[in-house]
Amino acid sequence: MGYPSLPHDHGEAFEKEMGAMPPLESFGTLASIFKELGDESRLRIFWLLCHCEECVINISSMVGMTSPAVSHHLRQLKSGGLITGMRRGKEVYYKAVDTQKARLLHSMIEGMMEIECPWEGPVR
Amino acid sequence: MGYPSLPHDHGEAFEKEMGAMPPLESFGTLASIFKELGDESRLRIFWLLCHCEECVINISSMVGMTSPAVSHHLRQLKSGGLITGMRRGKEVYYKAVDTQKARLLHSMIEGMMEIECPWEGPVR
DNA sequence: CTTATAATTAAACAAATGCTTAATTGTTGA
DNA sequence: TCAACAATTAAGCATTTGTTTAATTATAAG
Repeated sequence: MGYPSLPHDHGEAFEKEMGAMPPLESFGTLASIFKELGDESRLRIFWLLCHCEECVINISSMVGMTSPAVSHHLRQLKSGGLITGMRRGKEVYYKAVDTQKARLLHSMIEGMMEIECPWEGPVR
Repeated sequence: MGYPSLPHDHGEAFEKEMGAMPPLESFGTLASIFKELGDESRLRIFWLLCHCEECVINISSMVGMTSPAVSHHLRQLKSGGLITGMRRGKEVYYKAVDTQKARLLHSMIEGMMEIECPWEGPVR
């Protein structure tokens, strides 16, 4: 009771089946987090910055992109709260932040790599 | 040796810092997985189908979208290997598949909800 | 102050994405 | 076989997105 009835009743109570649905807002928040990593270039950059701290030019070199393009992605990752940048001299060094969110995403990436990407890792 | 040298040498050896980078292909694979969940509507639908099995009309009703729109997302989630659909009579019932990949994504969603979405859950 | 290098910002554009409406296919029951 | 309902597909469109090139800002060194 209190629940909107569905067009079709297949016998199962809505709330019993799945509990309450999180609010729309939560899905929006989460989707935008996944969207951050839903781009190959940005995912590589984030992965990179989980493993080292580097300046824009070196990042550009590592991922084979122009620095404006990299800068663009860095800004998104930064505003998404996944990385930070600090200027030292002429260069700005970026690295992943150390938060629950960033750690969870990183471990998620590594875990999914193991499951979905048949790659043996660096030569031993 | 054997490594492309970076434009700037900041003293740290490339390989020591971060190990070998997974191949580009792996990042592409992973990015497309994250892209699946990088849309609010699709994320809701996937979450829903992790918690119950439903026909298209009911899904449409639950997420407040037209059935063509839902069908569109269902096809993507299906081709992404996250859900399956089976026809029973006039209806096609969809639910999340039971694979490592889908389970990891689901637990990731729930974990991230806890961290990032200040919501107390269903009334007890 | 001037020059060189690093990084960001802006403008422009092609490509991809998600939704709408309309048409089509599939299934059931009269 | 026909009518009703469920689902998918197709076409069209507006929006978003990622990249490029060019211009601008920031810092260090001569």
